[in-house]
Amino acid sequence: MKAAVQKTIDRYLEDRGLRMTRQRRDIIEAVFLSEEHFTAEELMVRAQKLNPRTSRATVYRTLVMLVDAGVLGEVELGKGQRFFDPNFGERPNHSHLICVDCGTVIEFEDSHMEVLEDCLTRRLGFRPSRKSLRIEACCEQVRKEGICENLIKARVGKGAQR
Amino acid sequence: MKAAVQKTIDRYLEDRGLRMTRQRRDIIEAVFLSEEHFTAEELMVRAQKLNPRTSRATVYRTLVMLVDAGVLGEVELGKGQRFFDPNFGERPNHSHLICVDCGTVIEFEDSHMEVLEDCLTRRLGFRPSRKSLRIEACCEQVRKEGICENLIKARVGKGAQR
DNA sequence: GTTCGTGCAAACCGTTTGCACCGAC
DNA sequence: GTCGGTGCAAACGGTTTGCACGAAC
Repeated sequence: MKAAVQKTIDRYLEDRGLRMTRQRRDIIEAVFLSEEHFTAEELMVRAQKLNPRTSRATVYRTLVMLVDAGVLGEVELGKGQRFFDPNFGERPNHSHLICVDCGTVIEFEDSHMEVLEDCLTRRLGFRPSRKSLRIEACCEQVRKEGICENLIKARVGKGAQR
Repeated sequence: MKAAVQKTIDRYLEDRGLRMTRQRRDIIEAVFLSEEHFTAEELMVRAQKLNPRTSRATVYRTLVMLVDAGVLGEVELGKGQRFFDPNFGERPNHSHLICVDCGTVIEFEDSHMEVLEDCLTRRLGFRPSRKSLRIEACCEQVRKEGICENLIKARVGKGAQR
């Protein structure tokens, strides 16, 4: 985990008179173990490897806290599940491109997109805020071959949904 | 309802050997009564005015069908609820701007946005697909006055959530 | 008459919450 | 010792599903 993130969290807790507990430490560690997006359930599994007594409730409560502290992003990927994005703290303006077929998520930053977003938003009488931008698309491989590894994985994993 | 939509639906049913029932007719009528976004629950209320025996299950099943037929759009507005967009059939490329504070949703179309989206998507090796674009922002009124009518309505409606 | 559709209620699934105990400060 | 945190299990809310009955075709 980056030192800046650690510092932000410490500050957040201190400002509010909250405590750094064993469980929070473990869950936070699990959050920043990788740069991948994850669901609450996935985080639970990871956190329970660090501390088997971690409860679902604490995981959810810690996620709310981290999002509120601004070190963790929420991404709407559809399909009824919330995903969390540990790269948010460092690159709060990145966008997501999502394959509608295989679910692959690509993060990208583009200055043109940002400028345009800013213009549009202001033109419509709004102030740009959380800039969570989401494009659904279809990856080349699925397009050409009708299948890709992620799609295979998805099907094996949860029984050919989508 | 536009004739084109009607036609698409008829075609969809016929191609699959499905039937046009009283309930489907009523629910579809309710869907296109206004141009506003709505939730499944809101649609249920409207549909039940047309036919008090309408069941929740049929509403959900009909929604799935209409989205599949391409005459109805799904919008992720966050907050754990799915919204449906009856304007999707006529303007499949419009985007949504959402006020993070009051929940106001503005639909807009912008050719620059589309071009950029197209470029970005291709550059990343994807083929643009459902183009559901979503920007979270904050409306001027909330910005200046800290409140707007929509925010008041939202608070009255469901008890100051958000 | 066959097959698809419907209504009901129960199941589902991700998430939140009330409560009694626990532990950081 | 105090007060915030935790774990558990139950509640929640939106959505889906199994099943027997009903109705298009």
